[in-house]
Amino acid sequence: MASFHGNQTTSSTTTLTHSPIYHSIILAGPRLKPLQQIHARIIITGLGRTRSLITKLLSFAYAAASPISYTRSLFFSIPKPDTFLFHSLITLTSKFSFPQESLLYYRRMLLANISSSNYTFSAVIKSSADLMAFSIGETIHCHVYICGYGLDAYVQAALVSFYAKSGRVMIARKVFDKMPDKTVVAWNSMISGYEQNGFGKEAIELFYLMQYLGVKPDSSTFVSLLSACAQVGAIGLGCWVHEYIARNCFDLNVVLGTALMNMYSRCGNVSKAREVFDSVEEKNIVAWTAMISGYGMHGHGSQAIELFNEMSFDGPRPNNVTFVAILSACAHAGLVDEGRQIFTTMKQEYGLVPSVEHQVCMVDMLGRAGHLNEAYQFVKNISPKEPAPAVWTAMLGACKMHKNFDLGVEVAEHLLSIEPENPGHYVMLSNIYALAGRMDRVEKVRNIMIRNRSKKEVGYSTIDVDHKVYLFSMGDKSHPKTNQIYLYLDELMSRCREAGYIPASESVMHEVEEEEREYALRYHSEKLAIAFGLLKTGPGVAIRIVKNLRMCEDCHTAIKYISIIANREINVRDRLRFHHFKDGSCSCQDYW
DNA sequence: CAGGACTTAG
Repeated sequence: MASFHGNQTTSSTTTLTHSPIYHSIILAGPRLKPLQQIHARIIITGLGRTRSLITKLLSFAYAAASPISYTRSLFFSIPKPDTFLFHSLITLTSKFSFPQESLLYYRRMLLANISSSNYTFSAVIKSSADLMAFSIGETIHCHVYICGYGLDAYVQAALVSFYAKSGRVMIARKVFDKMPDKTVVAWNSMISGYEQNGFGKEAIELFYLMQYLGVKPDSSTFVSLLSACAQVGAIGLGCWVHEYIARNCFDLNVVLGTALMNMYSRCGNVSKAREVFDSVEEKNIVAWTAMISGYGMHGHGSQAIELFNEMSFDGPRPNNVTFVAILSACAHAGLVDEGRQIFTTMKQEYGLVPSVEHQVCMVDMLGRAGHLNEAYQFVKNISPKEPAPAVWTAMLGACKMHKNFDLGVEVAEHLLSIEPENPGHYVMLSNIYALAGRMDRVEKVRNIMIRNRSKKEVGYSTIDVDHKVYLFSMGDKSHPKTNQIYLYLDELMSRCREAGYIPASESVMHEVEEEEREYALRYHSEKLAIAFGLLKTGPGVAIRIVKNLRMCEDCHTAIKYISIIANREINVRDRLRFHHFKDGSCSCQDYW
C-alpha cells in the first residue's frame, strides 16, 4: 500500500478517467441518489478504496449538499488521503458552505503533515469567517505568515473579508492597505466590509478612492456600494450607479437588481424600486421580499399584501424573512385582520415555525392598533419557551403608546429582571414612570443607569447634498458651518413655536445622561441635518434624511411644523420606516 | 486540479 501512495494519483487517473465507472460519476453530477447508487457499484466491484474515484464522488456529494454523515463516511473510507484530496475537499466544503467540514479537513491535513497552499488558505479563512470562528481565523492568519503566503492576493482578500466579518474593520483596512496588488475583489471585500459594519460613508469614500485610482468596478462592487447608498440615503450616487450600469451594459441580474431596488426604496423612491423589480428577469425570493419590505417601509400595506398574494400565486415560496417583511408591513399600515390571516397562513399552509421576529411583528401590530389585551394574550401564549426580551419590548412599546401604565410598568420590570444589562429597558422604564407621573421612580432608575454607566446606542442622521453625504450626531459641533446651522435651527424652532409647536417636556425625553438632556430638545441629529439641508438647498428641493434610530415624538411633531414654516417636503427614514412630511402632516398619519 | 467579493427583515 505504501508504495502505492504518492504516484498513484497520476497513474490511476490515466486509467480510471476513461473507465465506465468514472464516466458514470460525471454523468450523475451533483445528485445524491445517483451518486449513492454508483458508490454501491464501486464497492461491489472492489474499487471501494480507490482514491480518485472516491475523490470525484465526494466533490459531487458536496455540490449536492449531501448530509455530513454520508460525506464523512466517504472520506473515512479512503485509506491514505493525499494532498489532492485534502485540497479539493477544503475548497469544495468552503465553497458549498460546509465551513465546519472545511476546518475539520484542514486539521486532519495538518495532522497528516500535508502543507497548505494559497488555495486552501483562502478557503479555510472564508470558512472561519462563515463560522464566526474568530480565534481559529487568527491562528490561520499566523499559519499564512509562517508558510509564506502573506502576500498572496487571494489569501489577503480573504483575510480582509474575515476581519470585516468579525467586526474588526480597522484590522481589515490594515491588511487591505498593505496589499501590494489590490485586485477588484480586494476592493470589493473592503467596501462590503465597511458597509456590513454600518460604515456606509466609509464604503462610499473607498469607492471614490477606487475611482480616483482608476480601478474598474464590477457588478459586485456596485452591489456593495448600493447597499452603502441605501444605508446612508445617498440617492445621488445611487442614481449614478444605475445610469452607469445601464450605460455600460451591465447584466441586471437578480443580485444587482435587488441591491438597486433596495437602494431606491430606502432612499425614498418606491415606485422606482418597483420599476427595477419589474425589469428583473429571474426574480428569486430575495427580490420579492425586498420589494414587499420596500412597500412596508413606506406604509403601503395594501400594495405589500397585493404583491405577496401575487407571489403566492406564481412566485417562489416565501420564507421566514418574507413573513417578517409582510407582517411588519401590516403592522405599519394598521392592517390587523390581514396580518392575523397571514400569520395563520404562515403556520398552516407553509408549515413555518414563527420565530422571535414574527412574534415581535404580531405583538407590535396588535399593540399599535390598540388591541393591548390580545397582544398580551399572544405574548402569554408563546410556548414552549419563555417569550424573548424583544417580544416584551414590543409589548412595552404598545403600553407606552396607549398609555397603559400599570401594564407598562409590570412589563418593564419583568423585562429588567430577564435582561438587566440592556440600557434600553431602563430608558423605557424611566419613560413609563415619567408618563405615569412617578417622578421619584424616574430618578431612581436614572441613578441606576448612571451608576451602571449604561449607554444607549448613539443616534445619528445623514443627509445627501450634491452627491456628498453629511453625518450629524446629537449636539454635533464638528461641522465647519456649525454656528450657522445652530443659529438657523434656533430661529426655525422659535418660528415653529409661534405657529403652535409645543416642545415635549423634559421628563419624556429618552436621554438619561445629564449633558445629553441639555441638548436633547433642540439638537437631535435629525433636526441638525434638516437645518443643514434647508440651508444648503434651494426652495422646492425635498430634504431627505436617514436616521439610525427611531424618531422621537418630539422630532416628529417638530418636523411637521418645519415642513410648513420652510415650505418644504421632508422625508425622514428612521430605523424602521419612512416619514414623508408635507404641509404639516406625515405620511405615517402618526401611526408608527 | 482549482478560487474569491455581493442582494431580502429586525
